[in-house]
Amino acid sequence: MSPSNSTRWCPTPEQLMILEEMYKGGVRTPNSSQIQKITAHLSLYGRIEGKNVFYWFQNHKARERQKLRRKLLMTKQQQQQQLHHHLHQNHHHHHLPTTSFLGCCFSNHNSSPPPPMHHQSILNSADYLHQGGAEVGATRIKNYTTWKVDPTVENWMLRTCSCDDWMVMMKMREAASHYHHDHSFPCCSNNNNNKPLQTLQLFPITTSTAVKDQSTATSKPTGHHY
Amino acid sequence: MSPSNSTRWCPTPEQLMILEEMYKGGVRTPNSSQIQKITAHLSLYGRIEGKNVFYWFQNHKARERQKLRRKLLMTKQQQQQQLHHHLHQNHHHHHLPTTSFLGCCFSNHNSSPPPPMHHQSILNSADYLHQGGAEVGATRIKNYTTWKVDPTVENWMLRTCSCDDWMVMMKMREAASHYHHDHSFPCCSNNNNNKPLQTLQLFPITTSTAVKDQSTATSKPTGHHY
DNA sequence: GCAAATTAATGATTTATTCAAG
DNA sequence: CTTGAATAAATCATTAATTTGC
Repeated sequence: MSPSNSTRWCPTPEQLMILEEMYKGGVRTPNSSQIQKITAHLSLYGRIEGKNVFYWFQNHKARERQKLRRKLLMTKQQQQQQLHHHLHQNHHHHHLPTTSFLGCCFSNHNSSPPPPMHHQSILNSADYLHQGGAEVGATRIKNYTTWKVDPTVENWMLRTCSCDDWMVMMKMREAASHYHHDHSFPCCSNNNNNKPLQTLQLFPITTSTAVKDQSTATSKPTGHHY
Repeated sequence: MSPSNSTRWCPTPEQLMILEEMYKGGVRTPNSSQIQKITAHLSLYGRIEGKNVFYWFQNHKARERQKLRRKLLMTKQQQQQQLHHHLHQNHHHHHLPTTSFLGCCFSNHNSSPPPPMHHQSILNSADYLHQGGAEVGATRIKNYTTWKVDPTVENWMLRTCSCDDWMVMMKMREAASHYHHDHSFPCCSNNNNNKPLQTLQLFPITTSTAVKDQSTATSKPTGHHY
């Protein structure tokens, strides 16, 4: 599978190494600026996009936390087992290895040891992994440019939105899939100002989104079953 | 509260009405193209951005689901209570209002009745609410009110701006504010020419990262119900 | 009537869970 | 099995409703 054909990012070893170093160094939830820089840097080693970086940290953080929890749980069970065994066999009570178990849990974080915490709080709080303190406050997104309104869209919406809901939606779905290249709304043809409509792409457009009947066809093969 | 001072979007009644109509009509997870159009339309009635639309559907969907679950739970409890009462009082067996309970649950969806399902599956599956947009929204970088691209950013953009790059996510937080103070990635500093800022390219078409044609991804339902 | 105080809604983020590609 | 990608759930934070005391 050539990387260019690949549907998803395949981190190169260099990229991975750098990312892991960053993680070890404390990076957890890079902001956009950081993501930009990271992406730029990593792209020296192979194709990569901002979202890959974003996802990587998201996933890595979550999975480290998960591993940690499992380890803690296991250790707890071991402790209980030991305790059980201890009581059953009438062995002498010996000190349970609370420190070593901590050490084991944080073996991945050798370069940035966590702040001292009680075991309990570590178990219940994933927070020590979270370095968001620095960006806690005052991170507000505002004042973006306004989008120019495509009059054709306006007409379309005006027309369809006043109708009966269900009908509207059928139309909308139908429309959405075609709208891009489409001319399915003759009412839209009165758009004759040639001002280039500059709509920024906020959301990714997959060329094949094939917005089929959305009630029946989830765009993901399986949808989620709860 | 002047909207311009407001830190968060305050939907106007018109905007809200339209959004709710769409929801009633079946829109759940609009894709990027849909969001763009919705946003464009709604911006006729007040300031609004794509992310607002995205968030609105996200939240609304979740909270409707929540309400639904609560109602179902309540009804279940009622049923059990009734059953209990019934058994205790030796009343005649009467038909439990399974249909009315369904009707109650979907009273909000009067114009778009859900597809026929068994009660059980409704209870266990939020899926009928889920129409499976596979796309995630993104926000834009702060402070580029004219949408001129900072050269350094531009560099990044040019390299990485494939179709879903904007997935750099709603995470886009205090991007620009810290940007100029950070030099941790010297690879980014090579662009210090004062070339006039260029406008971002809209709707970049790339095939490399295009989501694989969903119609070909025919993996059948996994049957993983939980 | 009218603000201060409290509560309810809801916009925005973060975290957990899930799916499926490789 | 690992992990990129995506969605849903949980949570945080701000705004609107509303209550309350005067």
